[in-house]
Amino acid sequence: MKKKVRVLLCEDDPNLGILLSEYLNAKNFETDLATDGAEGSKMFKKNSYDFIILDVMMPIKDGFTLAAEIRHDDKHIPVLFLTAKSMKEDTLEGFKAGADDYMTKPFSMEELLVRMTAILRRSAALPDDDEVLEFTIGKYHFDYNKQRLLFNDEEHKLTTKENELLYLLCKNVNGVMERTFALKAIWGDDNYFNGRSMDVYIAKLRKHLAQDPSVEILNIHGRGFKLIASS
Amino acid sequence: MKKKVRVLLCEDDPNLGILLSEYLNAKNFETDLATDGAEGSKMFKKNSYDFIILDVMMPIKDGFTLAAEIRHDDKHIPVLFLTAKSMKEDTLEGFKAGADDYMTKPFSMEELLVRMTAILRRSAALPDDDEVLEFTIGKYHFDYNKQRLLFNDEEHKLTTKENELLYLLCKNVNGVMERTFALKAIWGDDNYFNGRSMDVYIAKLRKHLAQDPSVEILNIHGRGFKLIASS
DNA sequence: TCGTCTTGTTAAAAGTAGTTAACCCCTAAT
DNA sequence: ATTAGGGGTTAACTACTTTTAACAAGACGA
Repeated sequence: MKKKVRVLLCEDDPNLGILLSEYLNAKNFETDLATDGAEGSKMFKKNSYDFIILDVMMPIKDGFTLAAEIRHDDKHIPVLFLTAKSMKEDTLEGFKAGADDYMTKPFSMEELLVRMTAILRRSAALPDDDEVLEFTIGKYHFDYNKQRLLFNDEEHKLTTKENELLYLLCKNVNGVMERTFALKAIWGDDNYFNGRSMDVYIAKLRKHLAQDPSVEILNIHGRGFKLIASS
Repeated sequence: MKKKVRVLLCEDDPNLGILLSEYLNAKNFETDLATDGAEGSKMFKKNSYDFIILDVMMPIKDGFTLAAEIRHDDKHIPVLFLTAKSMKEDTLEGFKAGADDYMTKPFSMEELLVRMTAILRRSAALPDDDEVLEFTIGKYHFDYNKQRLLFNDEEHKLTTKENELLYLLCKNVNGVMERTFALKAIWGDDNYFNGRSMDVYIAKLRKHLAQDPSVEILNIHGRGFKLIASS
């Protein structure tokens, strides 16, 4: 059995605190609950954790201050904030203190879990994060990490959306990239407008790739697109 | 009796897991249920499956990790993810693992079934993505992947439906392409309207192929069509 | 041969994609 | 605070693909 992920949860509302810690424990975490910032600080110093969840507003010591303190001791430990309302200044300030994510109350516990696993997955993948994601597309060279397309010495910078769409196309070279799949993966939701937006990006990519006529993006009517290229 | 499709379902919520597996079994699948990623991994190694359904969030081993593992062993097996809602941000990252589709909870079981049969139908009747599929039809040259027909230097672009229909005809050159088979493979359902639609496409293909009189598409009354051609 | 069912053919209607430009929103510079 | 620019979305119009309809023609069995 894999080692459990140890979580420090600082939440002054006891109902929410207990609910959350029990939920997380059921999901195979090992959760310590602190009910104010000072207690959280003490527990952080005494024990070792893999993940920190902080309520922003807590008696005695607020979440941001505590986060800064924790960051001082550990540069990498994932910190996630719980905020009562979506105050812009709050979140900004929080991210400066070094948060990895934040959630606005009320939220579903399931969503919390999603974000936590996402953050943990990222931090676990961090050591070998310079994973090479480069593709040869006919005479082009596409570097996903650097977000650019090279044709001989000519560099095309890609926008985020272009980059991700081209990435999905490359992953399915000479096969079909499904519309609904790409929409959900990149836009998060498959609806009419996002679909139109994607069509606009397909047009942009076709322009970017126009210099090598052997490279084509074909439409598969009603299903998606197919990148034709020799690699 | 047709052989059942074997499904590996990894879902940590026991209610949903049992519900789904019972539903799928009632729909003529043969479903194994794993309640966490590690168990799923074990079962995948021990048995052989035709379809994988993975919950993204599972204790011990998450769906993405398991999918990557599975892809490593089997490049083609269809993988479908189940995800909790509102995880727009870093889905893409997870899909480096390579999924065929994914569904957001909550979803209807009918919808799941529709998607599964769609994926299975495609992988059964239509060719694999990276396979090179080129045919000689009399004096024509047909490239399925590029969706086009060449007559000397003249290029006819084919639409998706024309392309797939011609592909099925070519696969059965000088033999009968059954109506019902083609309809199920390309349209997904064999009914009156799809049948009429297919007849329209047969007419279009006949026009496309008219330049070489030795090439013909014959109707086999009540059964289907036969492509006559020297290859 | 007649009636019915299937197929051939064309055109209209419905649905999907291509393209360009305007628009909105956020950020960064002034 | 104002403005300029970039990235992304929406809108508007065009073009293409697919489906449906309508009618003609062919095939088959009673």
